[in-house]
Amino acid sequence: MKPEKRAPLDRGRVADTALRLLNEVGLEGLTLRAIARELDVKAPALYWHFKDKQALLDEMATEMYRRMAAGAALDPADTWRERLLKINRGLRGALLGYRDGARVFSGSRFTGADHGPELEANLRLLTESGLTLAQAVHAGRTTHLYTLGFVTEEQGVRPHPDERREGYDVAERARRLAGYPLAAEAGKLLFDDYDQQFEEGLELLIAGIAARYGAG
Amino acid sequence: MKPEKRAPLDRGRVADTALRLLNEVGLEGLTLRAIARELDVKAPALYWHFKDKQALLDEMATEMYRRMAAGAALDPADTWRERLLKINRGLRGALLGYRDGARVFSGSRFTGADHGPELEANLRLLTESGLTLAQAVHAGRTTHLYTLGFVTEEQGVRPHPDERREGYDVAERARRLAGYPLAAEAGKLLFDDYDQQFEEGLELLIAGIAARYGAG
DNA sequence: ACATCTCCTTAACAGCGTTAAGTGGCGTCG
DNA sequence: CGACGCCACTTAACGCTGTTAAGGAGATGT
Repeated sequence: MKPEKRAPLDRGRVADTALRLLNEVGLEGLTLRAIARELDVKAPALYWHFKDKQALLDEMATEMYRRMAAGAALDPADTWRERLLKINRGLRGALLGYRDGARVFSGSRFTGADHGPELEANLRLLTESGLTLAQAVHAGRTTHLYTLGFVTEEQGVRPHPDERREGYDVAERARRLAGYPLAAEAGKLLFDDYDQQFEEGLELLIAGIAARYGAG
Repeated sequence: MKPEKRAPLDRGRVADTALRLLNEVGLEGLTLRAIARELDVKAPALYWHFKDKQALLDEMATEMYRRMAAGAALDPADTWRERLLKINRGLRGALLGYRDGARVFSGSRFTGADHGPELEANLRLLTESGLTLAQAVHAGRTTHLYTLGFVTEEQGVRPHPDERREGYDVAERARRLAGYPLAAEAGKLLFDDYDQQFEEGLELLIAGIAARYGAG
């Protein structure tokens, strides 16, 4: 009967476990007690590694970013269009990989400088394509915020594959907007094929960058 | 010594009071007990008017929308560019008018069909400018989600005029990103002049709509 | 007059993030 | 060897949260 002692925790193990649990219970179910239970520990133990829950969420967001960056093949020969597409498709994919991923991500701040290298590489590629640094920042920032807004909305309606938030299906919306024919018709377009709608928005942004900043 | 009886509550009074209180205490301080206290009532009384807190937040978001729509002059002679600019500037202004406005707004769903008329008018104007309905929906949706993403970020860094979130000023960011010159330089551009940055993003989107959908 | 409906109160519940204090095991030092 | 001290955690508790159950006062209807 050995008690089989656990190895001590560290920030990484906690964040990993919390991310796994996030997908099972969602953000509102992600309590410190639940995370601790998963780690075979009591809740206050987490305060040894994180000063409060937000610090843990920050670490989770940072880890989400690290995994996203690790999975992205950054071809230095990309055109700026391809790079912006890859960045934002990758970001959306990463956020969709976690329940409430967008809410966790945009409510948090990175804990380290892990994003430095990729940010630098992206800015370099954009500026070498003929954009000024300010233009590159605007382009990156605008697409980034669009993507965050998009996925936030997407996950609000559909927190995870399967399961829809109650009281917001197309039929009910159509009933409430009867009398507004264009609005009602628009509803059909609004709740299907998120992939293609996301792409369309990205294309709009990229067309705008090309037009306004005169980049090839 | 008259007890000076209160008039009975209704959903509107509750939502109005909650919105006023939101600006004083922020979303995390907006508890049912605090709202009830403001209304000279006990917390469970609110459950007579709303089935749960989310229903109250939904009503608040709807009221935010109503006030925004009421303050917007919708000139039928607008070009589609002007209209999209007005809509999204108005939305941003409305969200910035409340502490955590963007989080409340994008976490909620409208309770009625108040948005019907304006949505219909906007879609009509866009389609009469030569866009297909699908294009109009894409244009409106993309700008809308950009604006929500932008203000969410903006209010995350600066929840209200004054008061910044701790641990994220430009100096600390620059220190962490030393060694990444473009990224460090970009930081200066990232945290100042939100108004102008918002405008720039909007212009990118509008340029993209013009270019991709070939509208005048 | 009694019953009904409306709107609110009191009391309580489980669960939350968080803090304070204590405790067992380990490494180091006298 | 024994004592000290640090690490990583536990136990206990606090004030707070959203929410439910039960009841009660006051107007309204018959």
